[in-house]
Amino acid sequence: MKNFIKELQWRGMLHDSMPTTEEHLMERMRSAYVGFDPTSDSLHIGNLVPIMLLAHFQRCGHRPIALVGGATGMIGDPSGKSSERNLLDENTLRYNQEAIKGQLSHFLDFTSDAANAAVLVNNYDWMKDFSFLEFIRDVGKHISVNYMMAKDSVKNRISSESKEGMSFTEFTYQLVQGYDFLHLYQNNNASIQMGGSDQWGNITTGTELIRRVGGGKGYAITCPLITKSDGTKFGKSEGGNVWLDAKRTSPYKFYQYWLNASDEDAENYIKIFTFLDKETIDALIVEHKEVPHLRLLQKKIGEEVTLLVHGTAAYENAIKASNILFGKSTASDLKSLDEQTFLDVFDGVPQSTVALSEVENGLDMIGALAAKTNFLASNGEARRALKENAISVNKEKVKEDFTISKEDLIANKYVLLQRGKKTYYLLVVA
RNA sequence: GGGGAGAUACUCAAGCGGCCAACGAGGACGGACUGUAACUCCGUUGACUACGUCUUCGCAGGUUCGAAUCCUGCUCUCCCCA
Repeated sequence: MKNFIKELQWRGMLHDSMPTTEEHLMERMRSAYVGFDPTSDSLHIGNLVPIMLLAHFQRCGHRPIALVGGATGMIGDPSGKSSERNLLDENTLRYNQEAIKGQLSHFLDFTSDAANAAVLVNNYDWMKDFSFLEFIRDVGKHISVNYMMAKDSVKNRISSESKEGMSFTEFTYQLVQGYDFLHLYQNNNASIQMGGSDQWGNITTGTELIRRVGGGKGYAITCPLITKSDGTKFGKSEGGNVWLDAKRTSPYKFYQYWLNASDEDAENYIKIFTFLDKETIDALIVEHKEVPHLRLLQKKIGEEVTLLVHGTAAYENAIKASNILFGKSTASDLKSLDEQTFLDVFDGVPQSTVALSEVENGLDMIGALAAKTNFLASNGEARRALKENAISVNKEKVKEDFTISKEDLIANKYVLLQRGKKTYYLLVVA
């Protein structure tokens, strides 16, 4: 049995654990669970840390349980600043659950006959028929309000500095989540709950419940919340969340997110988000420090994570796209692409359609940038950008007097407009 | 309920009768540099049929040759005292 706690420690993924957790794990195969919020049909990279917790757990020979919070997701955890969440109808919930399971299966083995095959459960299944009276009688009486009020998540919301109050529903949250632990302890043999360090309070309510109801012992392991060296929130890009679903965040953008990590962050990320062993990682870090401009760490993280989440083909396309967008590509490189690859590369780039006749007559730059499209907000801005030498057509800088003609079409129907280095816009000619 | 202060562009914040499309800072965007980075430097940041014209300074009126600036009313915000 591989030492799970030690594994988390060197990876910087251990924030806190209850005493004797390590001994408990070394004894024999154990089951641990992590909760996921099913309010969307895709996980995002913020969920990646708990996923990796489970994945390492399984690789250490234990059995991971992924808990879909169908019931808890309806309530909203007060420890986040999020307000109350909307109720999901059951169809959506089931659909999301399957989608999440699909994504988790890239990391966890759900299908093998091994004793430690991963399991997916949904707390909606055992909460939906639990009546309010039964719940307050069988669960609520074991936990005192004093105990619940002492949690930071609650204290913060009740304190006078807090602008918002806290509804009874949200107050109940920790008890519902705590009951999950009790339920899994009794029915799925789960003795450990893992989660982000912000979950510590909720997890201990669960262990407390286990102790008081049947004298059992539950364990808790939390991981640190991922931070970024520049202080911005991990997992957000300009476009919002970075999702695991290729339809929401293209594999190219996904790869780019990792590639753009700072050196400092990359050293942490590679330990957290890849399965590479310590020797490999240490060697990479040393190598990276010698030639930082090559960004070996960022590339390796991007490779590992993208392969895991999106597969080989998507990874290779992401590399190809990156080279075209950031390498020294020229108009002829662009024109050599077949249409499908071109579209993959520029997937998600905003676009609009212009008539073929416009191009045949020669489309002036003001028209292409603003008047006929909405790439830039106004003609004035277009003029300004041109004056600033910021505009490229098919990767080549152009001046205000440039006109787009038929020769500039890629695959006979696209023109690539670009402002600065990173802002692209696709003109589709039809 | 009484008294006071204020509302200016993405944000903060000057301006207090013509020299105001409105100082300055931050942010954002662009250029040079670079590692698709950080730092630094430079530029842009209301619109347009663009050396000119038009629309902006909480909202609606008014005074004036002329108002972001003065007056009246309204809406909202903050502070102090009950």
